[in-house]
Amino acid sequence: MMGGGRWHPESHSPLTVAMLEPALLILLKEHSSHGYNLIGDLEAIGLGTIHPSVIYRTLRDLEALEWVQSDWESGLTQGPPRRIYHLTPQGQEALESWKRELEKMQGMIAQLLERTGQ
Amino acid sequence: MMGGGRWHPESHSPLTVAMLEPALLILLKEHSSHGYNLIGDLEAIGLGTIHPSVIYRTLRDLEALEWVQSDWESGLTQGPPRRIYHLTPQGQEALESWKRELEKMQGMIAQLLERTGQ
DNA sequence: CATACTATTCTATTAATGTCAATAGTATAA
DNA sequence: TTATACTATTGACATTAATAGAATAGTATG
Repeated sequence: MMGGGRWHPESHSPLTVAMLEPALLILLKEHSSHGYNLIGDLEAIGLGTIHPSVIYRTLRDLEALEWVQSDWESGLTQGPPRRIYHLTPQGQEALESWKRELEKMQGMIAQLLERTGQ
Repeated sequence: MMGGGRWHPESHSPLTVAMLEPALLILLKEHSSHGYNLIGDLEAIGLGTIHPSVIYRTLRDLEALEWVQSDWESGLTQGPPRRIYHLTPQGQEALESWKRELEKMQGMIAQLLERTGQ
């Protein structure tokens, strides 16, 4: 349970955590990427600072579902080897399903905000 | 981790669970109510069938935060005594904070949907 | 008085999150 | 050449949250 300003500013709301999975799928649809880079992309989207290990774990979970696939990056990088993730056809389908879910959520939020007299 | 059609249809997505707290605050702002009745209201909003014990527990959590207050209903009902919850001034403030969070979330979802080319 | 419905609470199990430490590579500058 | 900083991923552990189910209890109806 979190909400209403209870999370400290460096942290994030429960809604942003729930958005992690679709956000990752969308980012990986745009272009394959690795975990460390996705951390920054997610922040740029407005998801706040989600702990790296949460992101890495989610990527591994998505791979177990076969929604994404990964390979170690070929060639030298500016650091240790990176695991590059890309979306699979099943991941593409899952993303479509997520999009419908997000649209439903938009409708629900809009309805709730109207009811309070925004 | 859930998403993209992984939850079965009688169930709900993780996003809907995250919406439980603000939805309860909004419903209780409209009028004081009791848990059993709120279960139906939440379903009507589109939150799906959240298990009653989750709703009752959330209400108790909100009361511990002093965002809502409850009293046993006076007078006879068509069943056992009901605990009637009402929003407190702090709850009203928390709701305002939640509204800002929901607006932020709307923007984020809109942005994500645009990026996938809805 | 048996059954169905309304209403809430408690406990146990499972799932999800958050935090921290460990590992390991490159780059740079003292 | 080694200390420090940054890049990058993994694994283990602790905490918290979600779910299911049973227990309790009252009213209503046949």
